Amino acid sequence: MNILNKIKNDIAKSLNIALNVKLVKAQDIVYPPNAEMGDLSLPCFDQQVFGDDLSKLTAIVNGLDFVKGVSLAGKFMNISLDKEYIIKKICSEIIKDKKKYGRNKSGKKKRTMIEFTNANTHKQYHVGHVRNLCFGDSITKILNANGYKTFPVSYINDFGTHVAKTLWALDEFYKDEEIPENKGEFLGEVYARASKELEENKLGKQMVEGMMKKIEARKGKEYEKWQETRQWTIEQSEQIYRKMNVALEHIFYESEFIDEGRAIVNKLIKKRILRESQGAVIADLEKYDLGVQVVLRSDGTATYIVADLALAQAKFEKYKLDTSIYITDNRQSLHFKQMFKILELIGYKQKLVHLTHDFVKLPGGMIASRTGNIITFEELYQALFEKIITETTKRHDDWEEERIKVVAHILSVATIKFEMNKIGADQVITFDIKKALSFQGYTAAYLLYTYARIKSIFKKSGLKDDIKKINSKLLREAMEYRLIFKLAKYPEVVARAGAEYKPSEIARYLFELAQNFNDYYHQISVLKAEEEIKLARLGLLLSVAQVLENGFGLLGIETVEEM
RNA sequence: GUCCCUGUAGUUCAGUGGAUAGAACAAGGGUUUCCUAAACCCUAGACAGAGGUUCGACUCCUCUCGGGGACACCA
Repeated sequence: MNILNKIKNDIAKSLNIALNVKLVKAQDIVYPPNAEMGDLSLPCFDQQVFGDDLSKLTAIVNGLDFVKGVSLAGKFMNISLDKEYIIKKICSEIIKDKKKYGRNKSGKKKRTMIEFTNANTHKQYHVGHVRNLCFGDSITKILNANGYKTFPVSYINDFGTHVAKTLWALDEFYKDEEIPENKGEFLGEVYARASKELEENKLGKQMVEGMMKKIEARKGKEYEKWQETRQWTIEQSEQIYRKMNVALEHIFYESEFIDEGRAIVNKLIKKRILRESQGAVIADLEKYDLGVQVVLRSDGTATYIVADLALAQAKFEKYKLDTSIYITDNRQSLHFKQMFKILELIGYKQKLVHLTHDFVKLPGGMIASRTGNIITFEELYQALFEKIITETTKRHDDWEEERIKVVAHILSVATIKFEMNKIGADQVITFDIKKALSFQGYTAAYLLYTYARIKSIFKKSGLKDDIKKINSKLLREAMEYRLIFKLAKYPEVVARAGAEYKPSEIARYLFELAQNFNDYYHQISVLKAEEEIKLARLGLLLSVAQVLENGFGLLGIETVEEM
């Protein structure tokens, strides 16, 4: 049970009883701007509810056993809690719950599928895709921490025109070339070249069209080449997921759903949900202010919504979902509104959510394969990895190469994930690799460094980190209380991050917690304190480390003991 | 033209309708006989504009201006 929540509920409840109303809500209770004012604050401006004389109310709150003092500042009722009580409660809860601290059950095990990292085959996997991957992975973990049964999946478009374009260019320009080791990466380059070459090439476009038809017919050498090259990118994405430590429940492919999709389209035409128009088949959603969605082009080929409908149906049936979440960049907002409307018209009742995030830009402008303004996942990872090797070697010249590499890998992945999730989803990320390589300030390195510091103190203390009990009376420093109060807020941060789908809340909280700790670290000595106090402080450190670790988990970040 | 997102220090970002708008980076100055200086401390600096709702607005509403995106055969 979340202690701060319980306290807020108790305060609200006691006031409601006294006022004989039900108007005071736990959510109304806020945190004062600075610590001298108290721990909690209730604004009492509403005369209808609180009346003019607040002194009776302060007396009531003051009577609660976890309250130490209540004061009025204008119409704000500022409440100071019994510090010893809070310290005892919070630390013992963290030490008892460990990895479970901060989790809640509000999701009621609802079956929730999160679809993300929908990169196409045959294309480059660049930092834009990386944002989607990191965001989706974190959303999955956050929802899981809020009690949802989560199914992270990916849906790959392996069957569009981009494939034919790539195969065309492969044949046209790379016929005699040896294929490099990283075939997936190579294929991405081929696709980039194809888009560029095809801009002005009419004959080429015709050839591509012809190839697409053959692939769709699923026979001939084009189809075989499709199978072969498709596998190249699939292997590459698997490698990326492994490196990034992202686990998916399942990967769906468009080619598996296109036939069923066409069958659904035929049914929907009969049901008049779809209709023919100007030679194409469309969903006319004008009366819902959602415009028109082309479903089958006038040449009979399917747009991507066709397979999407079949996929939605398969998801609902096979996984018995309560909620289906799609994560893409924000350009697709309209498309998903249209698709959700069609699914609703068909009669599906599942909750459908489209989460969007904005783009990743580079300092030189938009990411575009055509202009070569692009950073691929591999380039990003390698740049980080090498820089961290250098930095780590500088600090630990006695470490074995292998040990340095392990740390560099964890830090590289952590940096990527943190950079992608520390900014709100509806902000454009201008990804500056120089800044990402600086490791100062609001960075994953700062957070992991804080964690490593705590671990280092433990190591030097000679104690194992299995402290069972903390003598809370010995934690009397103001900074200690501040740290613990910050720890107490963690569960509500998890809840908010889940309700609002905001990994950035977690990132920010962790940074603030780390700042609080580093401040404490510089002012208060742990190991030099007298024995009893030392033990209590080690217990506090253990709690801080645990919350950091739990929060890292929600961002998909692993820890290092030393760095 | 319609719709969606967005505008906060030099830069990149925070800010469930609450009190004195917070950080980080960059800039300048300081802290290592002291648990890892990938750290800490100090200095300077901002709500695009105008109305409205409210006891109270960076936050909600309207308009103007600026940036990004989507709107029938690209996904």
